[in-house]
Amino acid sequence: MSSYDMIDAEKPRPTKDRLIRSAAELFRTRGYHGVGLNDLLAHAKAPKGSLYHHFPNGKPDLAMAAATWASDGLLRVVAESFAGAPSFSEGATTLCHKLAKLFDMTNQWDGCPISATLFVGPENAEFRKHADHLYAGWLAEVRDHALRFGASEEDALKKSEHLFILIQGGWQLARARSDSNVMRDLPNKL
Amino acid sequence: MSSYDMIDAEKPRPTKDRLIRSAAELFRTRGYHGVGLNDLLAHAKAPKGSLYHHFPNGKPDLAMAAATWASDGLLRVVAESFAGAPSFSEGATTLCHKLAKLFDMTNQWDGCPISATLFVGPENAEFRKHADHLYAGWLAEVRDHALRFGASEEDALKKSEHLFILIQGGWQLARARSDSNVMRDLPNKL
Amino acid sequence: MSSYDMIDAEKPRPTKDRLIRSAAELFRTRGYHGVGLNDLLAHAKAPKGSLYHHFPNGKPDLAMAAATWASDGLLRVVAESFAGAPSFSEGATTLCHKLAKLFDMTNQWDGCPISATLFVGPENAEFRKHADHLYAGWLAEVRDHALRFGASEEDALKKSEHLFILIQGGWQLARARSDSNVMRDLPNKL
Amino acid sequence: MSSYDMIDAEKPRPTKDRLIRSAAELFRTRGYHGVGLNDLLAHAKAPKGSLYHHFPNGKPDLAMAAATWASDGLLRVVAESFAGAPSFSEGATTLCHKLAKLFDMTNQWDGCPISATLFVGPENAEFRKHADHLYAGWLAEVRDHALRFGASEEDALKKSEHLFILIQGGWQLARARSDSNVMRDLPNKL
DNA sequence: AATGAATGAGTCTTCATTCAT
DNA sequence: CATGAATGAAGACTCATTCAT
Repeated sequence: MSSYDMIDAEKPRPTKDRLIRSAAELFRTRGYHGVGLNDLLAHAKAPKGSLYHHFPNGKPDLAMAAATWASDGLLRVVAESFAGAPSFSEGATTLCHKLAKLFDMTNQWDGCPISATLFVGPENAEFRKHADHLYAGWLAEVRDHALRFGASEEDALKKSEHLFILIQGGWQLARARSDSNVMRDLPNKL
Repeated sequence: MSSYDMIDAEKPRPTKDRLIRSAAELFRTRGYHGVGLNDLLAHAKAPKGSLYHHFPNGKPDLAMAAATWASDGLLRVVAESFAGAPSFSEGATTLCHKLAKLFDMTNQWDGCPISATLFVGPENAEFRKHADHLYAGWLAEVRDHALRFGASEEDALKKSEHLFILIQGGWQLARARSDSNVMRDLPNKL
Repeated sequence: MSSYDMIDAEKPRPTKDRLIRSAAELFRTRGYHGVGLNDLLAHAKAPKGSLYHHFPNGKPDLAMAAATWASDGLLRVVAESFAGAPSFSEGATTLCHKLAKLFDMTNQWDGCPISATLFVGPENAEFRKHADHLYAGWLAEVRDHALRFGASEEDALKKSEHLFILIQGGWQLARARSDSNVMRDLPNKL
Repeated sequence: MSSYDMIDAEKPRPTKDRLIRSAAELFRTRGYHGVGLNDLLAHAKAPKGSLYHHFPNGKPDLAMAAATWASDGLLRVVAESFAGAPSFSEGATTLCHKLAKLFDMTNQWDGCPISATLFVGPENAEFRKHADHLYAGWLAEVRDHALRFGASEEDALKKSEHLFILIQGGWQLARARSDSNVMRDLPNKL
């Protein structure tokens, strides 16, 4: 990658970005099929025709990009949580607390941005594959932190899966109850 | 007339029932907004006008009924799992295995019938309330089994929530991987 | 007509009557096509199936009956207005004032019950014929009063038509302005 | 480019215009609720999606536009009638004759395009306001001609209202009788 | 690179009517 | 006589997408 590319890559392409952010937010809230392109375009303040300029394959393309973007954000949260942590379990605790805050900042009802966007979409095999890929990225990130704290390869894997399951399940219960404390209580179950 | 017939004869409205079953199945697979009424009616082999005869408020009404029906089914699975179990943890294990089978019998991709139906629907407050109510029913059922096995009130509550979270999160990971063994492995995490 | 029939005819058949009254009122307000049978039945507090019991030909039948009923009411207003009048023009004045009151009692927006019911209905020839017939009845009634006050046959006819036109046109202007005084001012134009 | 072209070129949107014309014609004949959008679209030879492109608020929007368009046409007829007239009453006579012709050219059954479109529509306050506005425009146009012929302000107003009432009432009687001569006889009543 | 007009298959819902009881 | 369950055609409207510019 040349430095030109880097500069270019840093250059904000606001329309495309706004499209992705809006998509991520709306899909997370109402699901893939629950969001019309009109709503989306209006929310992103993007002109009608521009969607197909940036995403030639339309809505599915945008959904993939939105899920990826949301996943990147989550990976960053994971990284930050474990960054200064003295142990895996304290990193995990920080992560759950950060997610609790996130839960409160959104509508206390939004779903996991990946599953809401990709699980109920057109029963496209690509959607499933991509969701699996993104989840795998999350699991790998967490596993790496466990390894870093001295866990065995097998144990690290288990720990990452366990945390994944608790967070996904906890989020679901938090939604049903509109109560972010469910998230804060998760570390006790590890 | 046998007592079985009597029970069955109470309300044999097959059209309404077919509607509910089809709705539960399709919503679980593709989400509330992912299912068109045309698909639904065709799947249930019900004539177009029937829906609004049985569910005057249309799709939302039907979704509520479908979620309730699905929830009832799940409660039955819970009851069966704990029925002959010698301990809470063995009942929980049986439940996870039964759910793994269920996962394989469906598309290995379907979501939780309650959240898929009610969480991404029209951001109706009633939907949220009903989802909460159904989940509370599940939690209460499991808590009662824990109490039956001698757990304290507080402990029983915790156990039911823990199991709920594991099952919901595990199901999510199972979907992503199309692998029901995730469900079978859950009891180890209790 | 036997006395038995008379007794029988006086016996209130409430469902059918309520149906007719509701139809007259709703059609007058929203027009033939603007009123659904569901609204109608609900307004008349009549059970679903009873419409076709009393009016085998359904909505058109009911519309005809409603227009006739409304017309009968108007004829009665005409008769009352001219009953004690010392001259044709004073009778006409009373009539206009009575209609102004009627206008205020309804929504200040309702149309002529006959035209609202029959003019925009299905382009049924019968509807047109019936409307013509009802209007002819009104004109004849007014003409008779003119004759009674000594007008020539030709003059009486003209007077009735003139009054008809003023009332119909005045009503229209009154609707546009939501102002019943338009009606009260009509006699000055005779 | 001639000035004519310029005027025409300002907004040559033929689809939108066809939609408006068809709407005006069909609403006039069968009333707002009597016209389905399918009929309308077919009559205008416009594709289904076009309507909501040109009239984002759908049928009510289109009805407003159609009533305005029809009203503009009627104002033109008024202007033409009074244009070369030597007196108000001769202008009025010409107008009545022109309307009689119009009556014969349409179905001898059509209603006033404004009231048929706006009076029985959804009991929207906007509809009422717009109808009032359009009628006020007609009355003002006629009043101006009366003023031009030397009538006092008050007299001109009265004359315009009187003519309005006769035309509206006369049209109604003409419809009932399918006889345009009612219109031709109106000037005698001024 | 970017856009808004245009499109027809699709959405959910209501309609007037029939029918068995 | 009276009724409410049942029905499919039609209702208004939105959808994701294409296209010419």
